[in-house]
Amino acid sequence: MPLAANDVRPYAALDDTDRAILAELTADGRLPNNALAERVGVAPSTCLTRTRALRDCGAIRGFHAEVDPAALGLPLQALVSVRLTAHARAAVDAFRARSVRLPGVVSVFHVAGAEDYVLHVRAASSAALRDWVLDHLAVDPAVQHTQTSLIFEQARGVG
Amino acid sequence: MPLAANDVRPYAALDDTDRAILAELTADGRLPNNALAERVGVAPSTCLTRTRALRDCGAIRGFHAEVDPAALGLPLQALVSVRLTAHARAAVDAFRARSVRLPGVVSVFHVAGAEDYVLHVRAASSAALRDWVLDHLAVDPAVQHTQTSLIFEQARGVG
DNA sequence: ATTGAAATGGAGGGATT
DNA sequence: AATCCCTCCATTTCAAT
Repeated sequence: MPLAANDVRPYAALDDTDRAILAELTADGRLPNNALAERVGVAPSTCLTRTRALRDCGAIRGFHAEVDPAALGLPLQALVSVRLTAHARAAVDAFRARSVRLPGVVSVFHVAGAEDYVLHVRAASSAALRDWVLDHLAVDPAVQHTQTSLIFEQARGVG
Repeated sequence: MPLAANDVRPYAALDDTDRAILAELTADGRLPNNALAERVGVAPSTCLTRTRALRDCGAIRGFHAEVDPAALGLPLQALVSVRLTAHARAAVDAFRARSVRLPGVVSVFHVAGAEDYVLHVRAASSAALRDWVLDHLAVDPAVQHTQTSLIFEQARGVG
């Protein structure tokens, strides 16, 4: 298929103002347009146009609340490394599509190296986590091996 | 030290409405309050009170824009596993405090198992990633060993 | 604790410089 | 792009239940 126009140079035109907007909205996704405009040093209407353009071109994928996992009754978090049995594209893509729909999955990382995937998951208890791995991964014929690392604590970085 | 009052029963009082609010705001952090109220089946003013309470009690930690890493000129992502030389509380806490302030760090996971930390980082290029690891981790006397896994793709789960 | 009504303030659009 | 309109609607407060 031919290249879509949006795919050619989506981010080439980003200037310092755009990057400042992205940084501010990453830190506070509910920052009002007026306050955002003042922080990045442009007029509110300009800021609104910029922000809309950033959403439309895909630079801003969405806005999400950061929720304390414990509030959802899922106080445990873990990183589960997954090695697949086969590494054909179809098998790899299919596993990703399946894993993102599993309950409790926060993020799915397809990685290079000894492991193929790292799943960031939440669970209600250590028993629930064990059952989750057994029921969703161990029974999957595409999965050769898993290793679960409990997360003691997670912190957000600056970048 | 004694238990702080906030730690005793912070989330015991969460009911179905609260959980519905958390789910909706996780999916769309900019959902207007009146639309949110309609979805969860309460009056807008009630919904606002609930949402404010959820922020105040820490169930909602914040709101953030999800930005395409490529838009920031950091198209590469990696998971960097870190093993520390010492595991005394002071050393572990100090490393976490330092690592969250490093440029390009998205998340810091303190994990159980063979590794102590997993850092989710962004970089401009493979050379920049290599330099980042060398400059910030390899020179750190608290760091015994690191292993970097490039992220081919990341997908968000359903929760 | 929840609600509906009333005031405050921001979002969004358009025309002009 | 910025500024000054303008209208509309969401947010927020408050009295009442």
